[in-house]
Amino acid sequence: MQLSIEPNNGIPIYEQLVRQIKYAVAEGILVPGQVIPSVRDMAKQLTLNPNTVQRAYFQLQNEEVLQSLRGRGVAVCEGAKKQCVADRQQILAERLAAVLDEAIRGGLDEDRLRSMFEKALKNAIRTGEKQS
Amino acid sequence: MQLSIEPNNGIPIYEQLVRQIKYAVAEGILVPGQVIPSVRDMAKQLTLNPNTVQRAYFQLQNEEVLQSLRGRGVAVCEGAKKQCVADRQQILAERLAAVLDEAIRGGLDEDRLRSMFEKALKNAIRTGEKQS
DNA sequence: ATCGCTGTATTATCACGCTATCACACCGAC
DNA sequence: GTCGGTGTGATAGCGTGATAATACAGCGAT
Repeated sequence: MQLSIEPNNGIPIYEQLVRQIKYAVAEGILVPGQVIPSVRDMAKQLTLNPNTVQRAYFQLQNEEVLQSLRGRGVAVCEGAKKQCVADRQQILAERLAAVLDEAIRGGLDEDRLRSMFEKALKNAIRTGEKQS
Repeated sequence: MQLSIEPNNGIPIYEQLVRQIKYAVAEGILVPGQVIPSVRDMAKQLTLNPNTVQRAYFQLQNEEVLQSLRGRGVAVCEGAKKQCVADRQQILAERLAAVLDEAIRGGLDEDRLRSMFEKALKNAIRTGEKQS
């Protein structure tokens, strides 16, 4: 389980954590019942403050993705995978829509956008494969 | 000249202003030499604080997109259009790349992304045409 | 029971984006 | 010169994301 956090990205760190854990559950990298790294471990791995991690875990508990086992750790909820797949789809669709809206309003035409998309997509796939 | 500012977007308001003014110059909506709305007028139009607008104008002066005519207003620099076209391209390409990177790392496959893109693109074009 | 791990809560501090005022300096029109 | 518009600068306050340090409570192994 490897998460990539980028500070000063506009997106709060705890929010990035929430998303990436959801993605991991959606992908099956984290399976229901599995105990994930503790607040302190995760904070140490990512060189974050434990409070920031705790905030992400707390939000994921509210959304019934994680459940806390006091004294033992935090585990993935049973029915979480379906919900996480849906969440991932919605989050990314919204982000994509926001960029395209800005581009269209900024005056870029459809063809130019399509070309940019293909180029960026290939690049993303390439770098994504390098990591794995 | 109609700008759409969205607070709580993650992107600072003054940064949104900078971008949209660049887009307007790139599109030819604002032409070199033209005097744009004053700090106070722009703030009133967008219901922002004059300081926030001034911050955006200040940054655009540093990037040689705007020049201030003290006592008279702020005008678009002569050579600004070419620069703004390039900036627009780069800004949007980066944002697009960021979304696609997150999507690929999150586990979405190429075809699904392409489908999301087409859907979001049509939607953006539709709402974009409604506005104009 | 004790120890070490866990989650949880509290408080303080800092940085930053934004707002709200106010004051000052410059330019053009009258 | 005066007045009204302009850009510019300074100060204070608020909300929030993030850090730091500390304390408390539950669970399991010993």
